[in-house]
Amino acid sequence: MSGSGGSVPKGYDSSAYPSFAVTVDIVILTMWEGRLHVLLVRRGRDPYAGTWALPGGFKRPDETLDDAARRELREETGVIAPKHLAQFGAYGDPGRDPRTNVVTVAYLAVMPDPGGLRAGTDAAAVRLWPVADAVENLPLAFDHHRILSDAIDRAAEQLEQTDLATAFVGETFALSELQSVYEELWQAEIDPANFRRSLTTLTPTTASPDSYVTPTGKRAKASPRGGRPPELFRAGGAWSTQPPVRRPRRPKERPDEA
Amino acid sequence: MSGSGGSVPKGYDSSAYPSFAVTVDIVILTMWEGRLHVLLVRRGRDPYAGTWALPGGFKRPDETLDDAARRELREETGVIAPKHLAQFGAYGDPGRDPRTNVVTVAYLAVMPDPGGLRAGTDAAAVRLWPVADAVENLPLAFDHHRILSDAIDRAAEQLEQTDLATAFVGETFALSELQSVYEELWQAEIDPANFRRSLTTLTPTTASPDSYVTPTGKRAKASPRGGRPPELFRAGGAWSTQPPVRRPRRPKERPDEA
DNA sequence: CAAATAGTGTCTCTGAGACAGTATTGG
DNA sequence: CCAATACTGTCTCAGAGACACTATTTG
Repeated sequence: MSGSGGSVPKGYDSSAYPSFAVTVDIVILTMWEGRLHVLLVRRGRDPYAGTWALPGGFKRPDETLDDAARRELREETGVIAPKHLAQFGAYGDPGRDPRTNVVTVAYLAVMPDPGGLRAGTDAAAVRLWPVADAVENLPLAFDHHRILSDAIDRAAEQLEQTDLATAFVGETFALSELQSVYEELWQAEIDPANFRRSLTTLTPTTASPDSYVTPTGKRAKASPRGGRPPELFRAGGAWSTQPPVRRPRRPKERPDEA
Repeated sequence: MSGSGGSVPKGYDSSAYPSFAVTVDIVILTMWEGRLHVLLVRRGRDPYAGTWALPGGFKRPDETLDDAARRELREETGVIAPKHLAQFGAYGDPGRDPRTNVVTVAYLAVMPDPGGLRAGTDAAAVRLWPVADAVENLPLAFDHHRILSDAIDRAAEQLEQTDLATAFVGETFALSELQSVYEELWQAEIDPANFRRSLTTLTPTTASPDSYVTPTGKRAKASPRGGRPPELFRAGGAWSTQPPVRRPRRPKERPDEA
């Protein structure tokens, strides 16, 4: 405990503490064309200029971490109101940022399929990437690959415990849309009949004055490849007490071929 | 984006970033006399001198957050090897520390009933508090009350998903010890017969080459109030694939009295 | 018409919970 | 003996999964 206290704030006596920059980084997940996507930005300046990265930036002293996440989300991507935004981890390994000591607080954001923003517009500095590609093939700046992986793990967990699934869909939605959220994040197939039942019928254990989904009476248009048009539902209040779908415990058996 | 870059590190061009102190704070949970306890330290200096607080301290630039947590745990409490230590949140509200801008990263640590350390030795600056008391009655420094609450919530969640329960007990343990961990964290009673079955018998879904618990052949001494001496078990390898006990979904019904 | 998707009805069986009853200790 | 704790056996039933079948669209 040596070191003379230099320009430390008043009233603090000994052993100056080291100084860090604090950032927030945001993993924004959404469903696009039935697949899970993550929103990334291309960095315009060093370090890692030209590399894809999670949107984020420096926390300011007069704002909370949550506010910083909301602000950076808006400034860097134009996303105003994600349906879910929650912190899931902090990352502070030495050297994770070549500039200086940076500790980042990572956020998971979820939004429904965005109308304006589109994947594939390569000229833009912001685009959606399929998460499978982003995790397996794409080089990411800093330790953002690890942060992205952690975010996906966390999202998969939270599907079972919260109403997170409903954050991926719009105000009204077909049950098949919701089902694809679970299937993408859990990498598992779900029987549509059983999925429907678990959402539309309340059981003794999931007793609740409210329901998980309520029919709107309207129907979406059928898919271009035919099929019956699906009924549109709205999310109900039962999610807060008891999420309806539990993650399959038994992984799908692959039949042995002789 | 105004502001002249002042004394910023070399190679970084514009808009200096604000500086923070980064700390780690550790919520250490253990079972003591059948009840869940948290280890707190009494602060020796301002701010909050004399107030009970979570152990913790400043992160150094050359160590990871996990290393900082391990170091502070050792320096402040003498705990060398917790059976569980994992980060669960970051807290950075403006003004949470009156000295300066501090962002803290919170850790959950779990250890078996410590031999040396004892609750109730009031003269000491370190003691175990029953979590119920600490959450409801005890004034804590900074925002440590909120951090403690979050830690307990997280621990309760992780019981269902990981092998966290085994971190509360020693190398060998009676099943009733393990059961009390679940009952304390979930605030629910569990039928001992059903609890035993879920740990000692593997089912088709929990298929595993290994078991959850293996008998050691030894027995503990009976309690001072009588009772059959319990068999001692050792934790097996099946926890990593599929934790054995699921949190009750249906809260205990309180029978209506007419 | 066929293909594709939406939606209904029904069977099975795991495993969680309830609970009766036995075993072994201290007092 | 009784109280207390450990342990065994058995019944029931909710609910997850499998799956056959019907309904409504596009092409």
